Order: sequence, then C-alpha cells, then structure tokens
Amino acid sequence: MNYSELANVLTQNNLKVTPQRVAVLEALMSLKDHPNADAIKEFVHKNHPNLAVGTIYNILETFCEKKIIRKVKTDRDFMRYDIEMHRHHHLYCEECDYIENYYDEELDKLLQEYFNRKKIPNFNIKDINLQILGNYNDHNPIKKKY
Amino acid sequence: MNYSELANVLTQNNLKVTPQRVAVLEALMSLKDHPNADAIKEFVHKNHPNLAVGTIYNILETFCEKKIIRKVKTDRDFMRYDIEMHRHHHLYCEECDYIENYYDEELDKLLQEYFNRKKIPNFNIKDINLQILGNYNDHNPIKKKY
DNA sequence: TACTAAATAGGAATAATTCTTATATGAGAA
DNA sequence: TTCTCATATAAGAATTATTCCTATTTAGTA
Repeated sequence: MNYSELANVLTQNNLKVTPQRVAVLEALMSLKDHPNADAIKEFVHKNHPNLAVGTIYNILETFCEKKIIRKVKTDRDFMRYDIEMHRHHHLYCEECDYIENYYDEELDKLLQEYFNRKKIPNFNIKDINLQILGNYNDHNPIKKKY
Repeated sequence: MNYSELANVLTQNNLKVTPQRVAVLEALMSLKDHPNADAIKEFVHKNHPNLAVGTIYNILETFCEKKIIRKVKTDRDFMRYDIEMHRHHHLYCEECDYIENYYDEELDKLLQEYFNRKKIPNFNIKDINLQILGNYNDHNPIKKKY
C-alpha cells in the first residue's frame, strides 16, 4: 500500500491525514504478529525518529474508535493491535507468544447457527472470538518476539 | 469452604499452607466477577491488614502455575483472575466490564468434534476459550465495577 | 493566505506489576 | 518437641506501559 492508499483509509474514516497517522497505519500493515505499541514505535522510528510515543498511543486509540484496528489481549502486560478486521479468530502459541489469525467461515457459520438457536438469556451477542491456545509443531524460534 | 478445606486445596497442589495463601484462595472463591489484584487486596485486608500486595501477586502467580486459577484480560488495563477451572467461556459486557462465566457442554462438544475433524496444520490445540462480547438487556448498574 | 479546530512533541505523572532483601515460617527430620 | 532449611512474606523501592498536560504545529477549508 502506497502513501495515497494509506491516506485514503484515513480520509474514508473522517480522519485528518497526517504523516504520523500514515506511518502508524503503515506499521500496522507491515508488522505481523499483532504488534504492541513498542514494536510500532520501533518501526515508525526508522523513518520518523521524532514521532512521540504518546502520539502513537493517541493514534492507536483513534484507530480503535474508528474500528480500523482492534485490541488484542494476552496474559502478558501490554496491549497488542490487530488491523485485520475481517471475521477471524486467534491462535495463541503458548511457547513463543506468537499470535496468528485464524480464518474459518465454516466455523463462523457453525457458531452463528448455534447461538441463533441457543440464545443466552438477557444478553445480546455482538461478537464472538475464539482464543485457541496451544503450540506449533514446527515451532520456529524466529517467531519468538520476547 | 472452611479453613481445612481451603488448606487441602493447597496441600493437594504441593503448596505449603500459609495464612496468606488461604486468605487469597478464600478471596478468589468469595469474589465474583473475576477480581483483579486490587479487589483481592481489599478482601483479604479485612482480616489480614498487613498482607503485602507483592505477596498477593506472588500467590496469584503461584496459583496460576499450579492451574488453580487462570488469568483473564479485558480491554481494560489490569489482569483479572478466575478460579473456576471447569471448562467454560466468558461473556464480556461491553458496557459495564462485567465478565460472566458461560457453561455449555453442548457447545464444548460441538467445538471438540469440529476441531477433531478440521485440524489446524502444525498446531496442537490445548484449550479453546470463547470471548463472547455484547451487552445485557437488563443491564444492571450494580454489576458495574469501575 | 489566513484561520481554527485538531493533532503532535516532549516530558512529567500515574499506577499496575515486579523486584529486592531482610526476616519469618511451615513442614519434615531427628 | 525442637531443629533445620528451603520457602514464603513484608516492606518498600524500582520498573514500565500507558496516560496526562500544555505549548506548539499543522491539516483542511474558505
């Protein structure tokens, strides 16, 4: 995605186009494994060494409000961010803290049918996310982030 | 659960029985809504005003290692703890940050069958947790914690 | 170009959690 | 019971992710 495409994403969400926002958006698209604020900082600092950390948090919060990204939580202490907004679930590798997106329409259909049938009293379901915990067979240390 | 029953839980997990651990265990069993460390501190301080906060974190970490409790995170900022270790999922109320346990054997069976059939390449599933996001119809402000 | 609301930089403040170290204690051994 | 020692705790300092504050800058519009 080039600059004007990134800028378009912002414009379409009624956000002013700033170099900082474009840089953070680019970082979110480039970084795999659901980066935390620090990983995003590292990435954007390559080209924008003066971009303030507080600004990154501001931008991430703004993106969340506009539903451009989503927060992902693990057992650890910091927030991580996910730019993929198509329906998906998460694989959590317990050994390397890698998080991978898991897409499965059949599963989604199964869940949707199930909860249409079996309602939860007094509760309106807006979203269902599966946390699938486990570990990779071909555990690849390259994936390790910490 | 009385003192000796609580102590038994610790003994069965090869943990020394200390008043602090018993107090934290009691707090975890008494407090609903997946307390955070602060709520546990408040509870145990009624009877053990000198119990150090660091000790509470130590104990919670020990309990996690022994699988007596489990960590749960929301979009908010602190860790919360769940003593219910029977298979269950979580309802997250987006309006009041209440977390409720959701038990459904039929659902568990459905998921188990599904993933037995449809394996994920190179990934060993150890656990599956549904995060069911939404809000209560009869939204009760009493449930609000923050 | 000028204007204005919004965004950012920079750094201080906050607060949940972790770390450190001296002291205390539970549980088994004698 | 008393002794012993590995382990647990208290107390508070340290860490650190995130938020807050405010002066300055800037994007978008007229």
